[in-house]
Amino acid sequence: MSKSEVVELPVLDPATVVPCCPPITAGELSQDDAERMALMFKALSDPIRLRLFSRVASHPGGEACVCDIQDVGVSQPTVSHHLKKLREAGLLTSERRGTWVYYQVAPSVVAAMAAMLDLRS
Amino acid sequence: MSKSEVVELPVLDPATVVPCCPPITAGELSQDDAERMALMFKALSDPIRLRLFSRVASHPGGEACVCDIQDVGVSQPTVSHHLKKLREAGLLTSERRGTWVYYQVAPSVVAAMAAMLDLRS
DNA sequence: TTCGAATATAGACAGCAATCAAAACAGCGG
DNA sequence: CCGCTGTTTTGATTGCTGTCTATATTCGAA
Repeated sequence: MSKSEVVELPVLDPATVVPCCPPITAGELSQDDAERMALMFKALSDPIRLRLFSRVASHPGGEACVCDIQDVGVSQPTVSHHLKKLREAGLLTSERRGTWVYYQVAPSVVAAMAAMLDLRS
Repeated sequence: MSKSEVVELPVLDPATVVPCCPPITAGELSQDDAERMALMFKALSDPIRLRLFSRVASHPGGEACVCDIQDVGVSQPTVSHHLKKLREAGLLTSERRGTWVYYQVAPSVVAAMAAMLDLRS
């Protein structure tokens, strides 16, 4: 049994996630929209994840190797766990190049989150 | 002992919170900034809270009585608990008028959150 | 003052989430 | 093939969070 194939995860992908939800002020949120939005906000509701995300985002080209960003005060497996959550929420994508894994920001998803918070004041 | 005085909670207030944090892409987040931001995102990371917030925000004048928004599928104490969390995060303010309590959105705080997500793409 | 309606608090409990150590996996160089 | 480095997964543990019931508080009206 070859274990070396790439397994495609059944996970939120940007194309699906982006046209997600109306602005939070545009009317009462449906149950479904509320749950979708909550998943994205939850991804950014942890200080470690915020710092990891900002490190990726502020790297040149909006991408960074795990090895460049993993000193955030927790163990390396914990870093990996948080990066996975950010990936599952559609906020980051990842790509392996040789020994290293690079994470990139998914700009459209972050923009969608910002749109949810848009106030028509 | 008179229990009828208003107790001022030692809690995040908009004026303190707003000039909080730089955009998430502007550079590596400090530990403190990350923790402050995480608190706000955490407040919106629950579907019930999102629905409560959107109900307040989409009411005329950006304010609503608890009695108008509390049918979101959980018990009354749970609604009260969630509204408290939103208040503590600085996203809502509340005001008692007679028997009823009205919640208002704190627009500047929500705007600050949106600014954190701003991508200079 | 007494009652009832509207909210809030307290306490208990179940499920989830963050963390770590240990082990597994993947790619590279010898 | 072997060992080394970088990353992910697994399993266990511990603390936090959402939820409920029961109780308390606040205010207006009778």
